[in-house]
Amino acid sequence: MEHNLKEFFDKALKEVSLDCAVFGFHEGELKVLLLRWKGTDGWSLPGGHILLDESANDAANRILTQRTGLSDVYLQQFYTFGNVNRYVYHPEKELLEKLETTFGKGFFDGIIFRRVVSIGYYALVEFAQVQPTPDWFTDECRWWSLADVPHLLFDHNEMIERALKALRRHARNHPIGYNLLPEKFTMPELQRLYETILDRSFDRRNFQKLLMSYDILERLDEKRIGAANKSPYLYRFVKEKYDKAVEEGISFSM
Amino acid sequence: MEHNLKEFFDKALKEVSLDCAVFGFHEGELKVLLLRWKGTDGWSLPGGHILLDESANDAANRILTQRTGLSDVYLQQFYTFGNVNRYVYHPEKELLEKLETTFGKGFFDGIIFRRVVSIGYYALVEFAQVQPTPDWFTDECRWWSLADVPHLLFDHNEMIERALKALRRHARNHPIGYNLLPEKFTMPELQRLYETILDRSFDRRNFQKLLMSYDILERLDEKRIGAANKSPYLYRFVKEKYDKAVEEGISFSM
DNA sequence: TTTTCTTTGTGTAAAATTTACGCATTGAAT
DNA sequence: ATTCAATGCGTAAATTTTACACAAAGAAAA
Repeated sequence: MEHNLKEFFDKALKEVSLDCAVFGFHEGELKVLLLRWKGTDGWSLPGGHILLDESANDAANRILTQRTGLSDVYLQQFYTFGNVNRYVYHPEKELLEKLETTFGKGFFDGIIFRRVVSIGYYALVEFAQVQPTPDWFTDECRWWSLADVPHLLFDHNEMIERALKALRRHARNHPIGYNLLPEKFTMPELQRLYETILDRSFDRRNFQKLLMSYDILERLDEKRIGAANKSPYLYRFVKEKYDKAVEEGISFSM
Repeated sequence: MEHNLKEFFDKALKEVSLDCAVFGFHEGELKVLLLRWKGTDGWSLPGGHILLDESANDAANRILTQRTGLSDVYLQQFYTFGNVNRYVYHPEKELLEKLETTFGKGFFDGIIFRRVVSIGYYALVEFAQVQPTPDWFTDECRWWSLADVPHLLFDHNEMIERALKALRRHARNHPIGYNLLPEKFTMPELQRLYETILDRSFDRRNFQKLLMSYDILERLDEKRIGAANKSPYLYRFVKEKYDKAVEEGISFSM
């Protein structure tokens, strides 16, 4: 296994990596995809290195496809982390020992635990479509509710914080939802998404009025049945209009 | 001179660099600081490499201090450029030949013209305070009006575009001016700055009302004299309140 | 010295946007 | 059939944004 890694690194940039906060929406909560490093209980964001003949954005797409099974994921670069000790620092000595047990002593020296600048991306994905898949360094990949995210390796907690801020800023200036919701959804579901991301509540009547005023949604003749209340209509985004609104920006003024 | 460069590179990251769009405001126009490469008429943004024991932000500050003579420059990271050919590509073959004449054939191979990811920063500075200073590769450093910026080396035109977009976004969500104007300024001068950055005009009465509503400006008892018209009052930012407003954000709603 | 010209200082009304809020209806569960 | 919780729809009030005009100051010109 050491062989493959070396071979990969020969074709990749060593001083730059990228990490990605993958956000999904499930049961009214924002979730983020995390990886548990082999033989340890240390968690991190998915990430990886950029190949020599590959742009940073392509690398992010490649890595995201590997971790989720999805192609053409919605990706947004949000910040580049360039502190000196961001990658070298790891608070749990115990954890490093476990990693050394798994990978062999000194294995990471000069590969992982060196000075690396990391480009931060966030991704928005449809929760149900994701097939969480661990990578070479990890043996578990799964969703975490944002509120439950543990203390992560490296500077990845800070990364999530910044990614969230960037996502919130984005949601205030662009329509959001196409990448996070299934094709058909109800207005209350969309509202819940907005409330979760922006961390506040909205009047449902005003919310509906505002969202419909953007002219990006189409109400279908179907309703969601099953709950003990009036069945809500289903909606879907009109892709062309949605894309246009993403492009031009809208100000979510609630 | 080759010696110094090699010595420097031994202490620096080679696959990452940073470039900086330095903006100043003078005679009602936005200016950007550019460097002319030795022996050529090719211009680029100021930039440089990150030392091994230095964070990206510290490196940006160091480089900016070297180019402007200012310390503690207002700096904002806005995007990281990770395309494969962004640094290798240079449209003017002629230019490369001139560089080779100046620096020696093959001098740049493996130093400059290689795969490098560059972190983009923009800086806001007080025009009159800047002492434009060329670096090791260049023999001229001067201000350019944004409208006159020529075709630049590498992907630096795109960098300026993106920096401007980021600056505009910033100006719509935060107060601006403290870093671009002298300590004391008139309301029309501040308005001109906003109009230049946001590329539109404002009603001067509404502008004054809005800016004063932010409670970040103090009107002084002095006036600017000399022009053939009613002397306008001088204002200055109240630093603590300005900083608070930058921190919390305001929406410039005109 | 007077007049002219340009630019500044100030306030109010209209328009548009945002917020607040009530009642009838639906559909599952009791 | 009744109850209960959530949805669909519309209007009035509050706030924010926009539009707009006239008097005053100061240098320059007459």
